[in-house]
Amino acid sequence: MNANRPTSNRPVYLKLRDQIAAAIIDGAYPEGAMLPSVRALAAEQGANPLTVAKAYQQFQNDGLVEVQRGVGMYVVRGAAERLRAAEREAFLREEWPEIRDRMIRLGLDPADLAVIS
Amino acid sequence: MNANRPTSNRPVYLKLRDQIAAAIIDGAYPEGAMLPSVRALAAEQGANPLTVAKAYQQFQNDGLVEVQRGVGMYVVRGAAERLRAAEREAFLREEWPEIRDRMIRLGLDPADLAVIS
DNA sequence: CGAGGTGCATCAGTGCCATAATACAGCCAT
DNA sequence: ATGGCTGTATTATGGCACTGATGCACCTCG
Repeated sequence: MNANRPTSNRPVYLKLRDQIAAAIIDGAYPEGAMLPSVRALAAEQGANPLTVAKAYQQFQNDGLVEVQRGVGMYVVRGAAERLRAAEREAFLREEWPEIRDRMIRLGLDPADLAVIS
Repeated sequence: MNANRPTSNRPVYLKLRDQIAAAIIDGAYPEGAMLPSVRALAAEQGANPLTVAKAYQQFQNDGLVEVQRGVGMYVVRGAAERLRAAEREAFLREEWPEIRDRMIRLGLDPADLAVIS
């Protein structure tokens, strides 16, 4: 009873992007480390190499990842914090207001749910 | 620096659906009242009548709205509360966990943001 | 009955997404 | 140098969601 917010039915390249961003922020891909190759990640995720490349694309555009052609892509120094800051800012500006309004309408209080595991 | 969560670039019929749901929950479309006709709402919103119809569709499927063919669509008794309950349940089950994880990752605390206007 | 209002079905067009098959360009260890 | 790994460009294709135009079936009111 609710055809919903694109949570799971989101384009693959965006899901990959989020997943990679999380890995960078959490340090799963440490700064200076090499990211999985497009082919490797594609195989692991059951996706197409080009789709993975598309996911990686934005990170290079944003200068969070450095490409050494013929070698691989590396996480830039300070990428984690820079990425977190950018995502936080975007979240607060674009997502949170709507989420909060929605919760209020549904009779929910963010403070109460904070403790829920 | 962030090709983002579909907040504004969401399909029109979904945006309309949310907007209508909000109106029902808030009582802007009281129970027993007739909803704006697909053509009227389409004109008002600058959308196509079929897009509006698609937005209305789910509400009839869910039995929240009753169709009197040739006459109009009416808000069923108890629709507001039923809708709110369903949306709340869906939100808590499908959306909140991800949102919460995301906030934690970004170093945000829901309790703190509850007070932000 | 007829006019004007409903919702709804059908068909078509458009654009994004994902995949695929190659081919190319660069680097490195052997 | 060569084989094997990197990322990238190109082109084509299928699928699917979204939107749109038209016409029809139904109801109410005068």
